[in-house]
Amino acid sequence: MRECTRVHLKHDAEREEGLIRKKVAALAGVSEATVSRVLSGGGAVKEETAKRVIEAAQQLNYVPSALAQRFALRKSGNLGVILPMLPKVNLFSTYYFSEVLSGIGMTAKQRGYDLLLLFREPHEPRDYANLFRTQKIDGCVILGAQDVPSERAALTELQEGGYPFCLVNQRFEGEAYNSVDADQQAGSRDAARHLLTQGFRSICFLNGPSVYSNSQDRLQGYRDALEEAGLAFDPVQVLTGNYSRKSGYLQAKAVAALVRERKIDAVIAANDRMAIGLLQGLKELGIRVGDEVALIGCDDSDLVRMTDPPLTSIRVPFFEIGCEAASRLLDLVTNAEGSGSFDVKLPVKLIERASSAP
Amino acid sequence: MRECTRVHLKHDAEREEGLIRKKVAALAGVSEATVSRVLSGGGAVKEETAKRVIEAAQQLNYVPSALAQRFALRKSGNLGVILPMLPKVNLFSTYYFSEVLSGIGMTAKQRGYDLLLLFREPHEPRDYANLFRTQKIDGCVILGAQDVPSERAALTELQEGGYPFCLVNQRFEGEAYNSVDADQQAGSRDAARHLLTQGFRSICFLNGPSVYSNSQDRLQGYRDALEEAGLAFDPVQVLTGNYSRKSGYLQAKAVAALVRERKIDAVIAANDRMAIGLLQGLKELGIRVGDEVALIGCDDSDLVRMTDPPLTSIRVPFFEIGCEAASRLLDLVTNAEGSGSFDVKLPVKLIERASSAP
DNA sequence: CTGAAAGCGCTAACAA
DNA sequence: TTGTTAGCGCTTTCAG
Repeated sequence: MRECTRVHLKHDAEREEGLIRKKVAALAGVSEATVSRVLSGGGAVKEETAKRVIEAAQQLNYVPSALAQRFALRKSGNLGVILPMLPKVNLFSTYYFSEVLSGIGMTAKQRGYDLLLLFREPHEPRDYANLFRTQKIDGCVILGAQDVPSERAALTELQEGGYPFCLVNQRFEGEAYNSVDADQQAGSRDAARHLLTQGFRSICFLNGPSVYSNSQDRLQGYRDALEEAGLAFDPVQVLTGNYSRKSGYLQAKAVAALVRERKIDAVIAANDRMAIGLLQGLKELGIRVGDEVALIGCDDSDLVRMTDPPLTSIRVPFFEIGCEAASRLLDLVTNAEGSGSFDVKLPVKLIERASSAP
Repeated sequence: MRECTRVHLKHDAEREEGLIRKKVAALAGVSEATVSRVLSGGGAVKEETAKRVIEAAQQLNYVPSALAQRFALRKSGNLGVILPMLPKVNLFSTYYFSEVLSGIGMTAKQRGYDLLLLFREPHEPRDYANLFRTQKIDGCVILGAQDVPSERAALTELQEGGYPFCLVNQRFEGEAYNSVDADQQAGSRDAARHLLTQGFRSICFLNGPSVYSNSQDRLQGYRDALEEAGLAFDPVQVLTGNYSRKSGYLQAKAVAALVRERKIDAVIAANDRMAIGLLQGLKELGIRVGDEVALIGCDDSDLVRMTDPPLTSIRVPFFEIGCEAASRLLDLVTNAEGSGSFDVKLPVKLIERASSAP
């Protein structure tokens, strides 16, 4: 036994787990059950005893295996977050995901849950229910869901299995799924109202794909504002991109033409990335945003402070959305009192900058 | 027993796990052990038998519990990713994290590991080793590590415990930790060389905090290039920010002064965000970037295509860094042949744009 | 090739 | 308040 002990540390650690627990019990002069009671704060234990156990554990550097605990409790202790693989196809902004994810992560952590990140490849089958069956997660929040048949099928399976989940930023017509969202409709309505107040009369709307319900919501808000103002809705004024900067850039020609023909004097884009692409395109075509044409983005991401002119945008509380989604979902998972199905809409706020000045 | 069955689904599912396994065994006419052998691809089983088991499982919609499997195998099956809480203090770019994380996620997935996201609050104690002791993870990659005592202590503990981990984008002087990084030194050296080639003679370097080793590396690359060109290193030409846009913005006054005094004719910033802040600040002070002064950023994030003028920047293969880190780490975790400690440096590439035109 | 049985580390009755 | 004991669902010897 004079060999190097250092190299063996890992190996020892592996088999020690079972033994070290016994040692702790012995050192504290109690049974293993009591060790468990103390360390997981369960049953009633004499304070005196508890102290001895804690000291023994500390001394032997023992921590219970979360894996074994969770197995015994038949709970994974994990909150799953399903999200599309980001890179390359960068339609969603990293800003959006970072914020929502941080909110979820912070909340989960506060409530003692771990975060399991589940990337979904674009054309992979969406087998969400299996994540529950295999006991990898106790609940999940789904980001970037789309209204397509395979998604609906996967969600139906979750719902029928009674597996707790929460949609973020997406709604499915005809289904009452738990969800947390920003009030996108109010957002673009406010944006349009703001433009009308500033004296603009013909507003173009650059929307995203309709598989995302929020695209539809934003369009509706825009139409609401027009209607309020007694203005006719003109389909010619609605363009569509795919939420990428490039898709905004590509619409610049069409927008420029409308501007030159005096058909429009302002544009609302369904997200900042498209707004920025459009801004660049228009600049190249010699059209001055904030002067010849007003422009409003959506998300109020960090990007909008970096453009010239800075973009008016609709601030969406992504971090808070993440917090809310995780919080409600965990209420459900833990069966907290007052928990139940939910459909939260968080308010948005128009942040005015130079791009929409009169 | 005529009550609604729907409500009971979840509850049933909970207690069914143990039973359904038996049913599968019965239906296939084998023992539970054989079910296990088939479904986890372990021992040798007659093809005929295997088929029956698989069919039975399918029919009864049975999937083994990953939780129980992992418990039995004493492996969590999780790859941990430790990263600082992003929002609010947005020093790191979301771009960086998204890319690296995606690379890690994709690789982990391919190799059958799940991703456990571990947010570290700014001033929380860094107890990385406990993540292993509690069997939450089998290995971990650490993003945004800093060279401060508490971090060094936490890493030392990992190393001595024989717990597999990998640093990304950070190196600790005097320690041979596993790490994957970009060749930042070559990057800023190339940037400086490029500027010198273009005819610029006095280059200012806007660096980040030195708790990040890559700040030091970048500075060194810059100095190397100056030395090569027989130019003296002048400390006055080195400014420091904290990698945020704002910190770049705040240096604009100092830079403008240097430009006006003809002390410098070009700037290299240690990341894009600071470069963009600086660009905005200089613009406000009436200094034209790409004309009166050249500017180069670092990261080649999606931001640099959105500025005017577009920024020359150093492209860093973040996604690949994530892949490489996860891959090497998992080799270690699974004891793959040829695995061992590593210190990978991935090449970077200067992408020229208008901001550094002669 | 397959079955029986022990055990992974922890929790939770049930007794004492 | 504590100890004893029986599982949790799966893997893995060891026989057959």
